[in-house]
Amino acid sequence: MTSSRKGSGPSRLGRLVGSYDRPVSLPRVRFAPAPTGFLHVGSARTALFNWLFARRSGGEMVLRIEDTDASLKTQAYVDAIVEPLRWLGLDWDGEPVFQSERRGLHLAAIERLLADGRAYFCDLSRAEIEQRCEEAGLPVGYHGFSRHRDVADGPGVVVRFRCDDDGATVVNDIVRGRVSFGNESLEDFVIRRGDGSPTFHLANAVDDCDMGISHVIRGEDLLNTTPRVLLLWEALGFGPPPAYAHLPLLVNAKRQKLSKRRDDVALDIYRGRGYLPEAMVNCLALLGWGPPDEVEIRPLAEIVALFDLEAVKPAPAFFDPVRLDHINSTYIKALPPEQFADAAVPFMFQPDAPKEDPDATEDARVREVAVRLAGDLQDRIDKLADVGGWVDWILSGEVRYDEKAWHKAMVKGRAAADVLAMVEARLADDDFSSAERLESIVMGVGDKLSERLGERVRSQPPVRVALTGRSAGLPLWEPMRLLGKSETLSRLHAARTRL
RNA sequence: GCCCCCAUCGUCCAGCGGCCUAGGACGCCGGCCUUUCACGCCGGUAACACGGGUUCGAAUCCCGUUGGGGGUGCCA
Repeated sequence: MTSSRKGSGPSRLGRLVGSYDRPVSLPRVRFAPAPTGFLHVGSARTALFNWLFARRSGGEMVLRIEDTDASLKTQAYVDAIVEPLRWLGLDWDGEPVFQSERRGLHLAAIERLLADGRAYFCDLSRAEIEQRCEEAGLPVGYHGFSRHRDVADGPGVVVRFRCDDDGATVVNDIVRGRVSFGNESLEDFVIRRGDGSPTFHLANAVDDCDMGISHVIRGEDLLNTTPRVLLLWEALGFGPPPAYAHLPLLVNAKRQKLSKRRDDVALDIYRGRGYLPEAMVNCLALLGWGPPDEVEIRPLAEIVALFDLEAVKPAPAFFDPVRLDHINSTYIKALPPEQFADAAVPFMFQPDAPKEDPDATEDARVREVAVRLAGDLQDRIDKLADVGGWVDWILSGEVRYDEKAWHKAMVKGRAAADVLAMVEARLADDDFSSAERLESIVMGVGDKLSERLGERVRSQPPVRVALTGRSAGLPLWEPMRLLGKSETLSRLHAARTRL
């Protein structure tokens, strides 16, 4: 790995020196998202790999917001990045850096390229470029039309970088090896927009140099643009460029890049469904990388210790929700009851709509249910949003019968009326202080009736349907205590009258 | 169109020339446990895209084909 650059002095920017003086011996990486209103799972994975690499190597990770496009600049957009990163537990060194605030540096670099003849002005619109292509019989593209037109600077005039027409630009990629681009396929790209703002390629080169970035770890979709940055880097005399590592794309089941339109890409969606951040991180770490010992679900600290950028696989990785469920369920099972309750309570009022600010008494009741049923619930759910479906009958104060379940247990089932009557009578004498005793009372009724009728009578199904409305669910006994004696008896009675 | 990347079970990852009759995990199927549903445990299913080389020997190296994906903006 071409890791430690031998930069001479803290900055190779010369008169563009910024504020990031530091020795370059330890790696320094950056996570550089564009603020788009939410954090994409792919971006989260990129952030994670940068973070893992930095933590593993003892280096630093900085957060740089790529907001050269003025429309991307709002506090809400920044929060939409920072907040999910915090949720995941990914921290960064120093304060976030805003590219928009470093404009002076970028413009100075543009001036220098202009002065050195490495860049020039162009006033051609998209339509004019297309027209010239057509007239010259050239394929669509720019083809350096304004190189010798001596366009003067002015409103709406852009600055383009003059690319070499021959030779090749090579990216030595840590995960892909040597990737070569023929320069003839590179066009003179825009480095300053018509409104005077620098574009991201330019800002990228300048900021990576100025901030002392040693490794650029990002998505494969940016591999094609790397030659541009490398060319700028060289033209600006920045010395040896950072090492690059282009991570495999995250794709959907149809093997397409995850997209906002088709797929659930916002990290917040997963948080809202009750995926634990630790599970999310663990899952993300396994996309494109795997630990050498094949133990996949493990604490972050171990992942940090084992992480190796050079072991990242180049093939695209399917972000599989089923796998996420499995990992999440494993993390949920491992939670101590109290912690499980903390995490689950917000999801118990309404599935898919965690309640922000529950009323205090209701909250205490819900929390008690969560704590006392923790183990049984943890075994049954993949994500916290699923919890409501198991306990709603305890919390809602009413039963909604599933007619199929009713029919099976009450109509087709043997001696349902007798079961309900006997259970109700025997329960009336109990104080509901022991779940085990409740179990033996209910089961005892079944045994008794089996003996009396000379055939197997199951007492649990009618009781379960009477209490929960459904044919399957949690073990009944602790929930019965939670439901309380009077509610239990009244539901049994209600079912009996409905027969 | 042009440029670039990728290619081991359905999926994620192991394999970096002989230890591979290809390993693990998820999923799926079957069994055990269980007077519900689950959890857990045991077992099974299933892959080196194709064709040429190189080599004593290739899933592993090279070339080609096919297939998939990405890029091709005054977005990043």
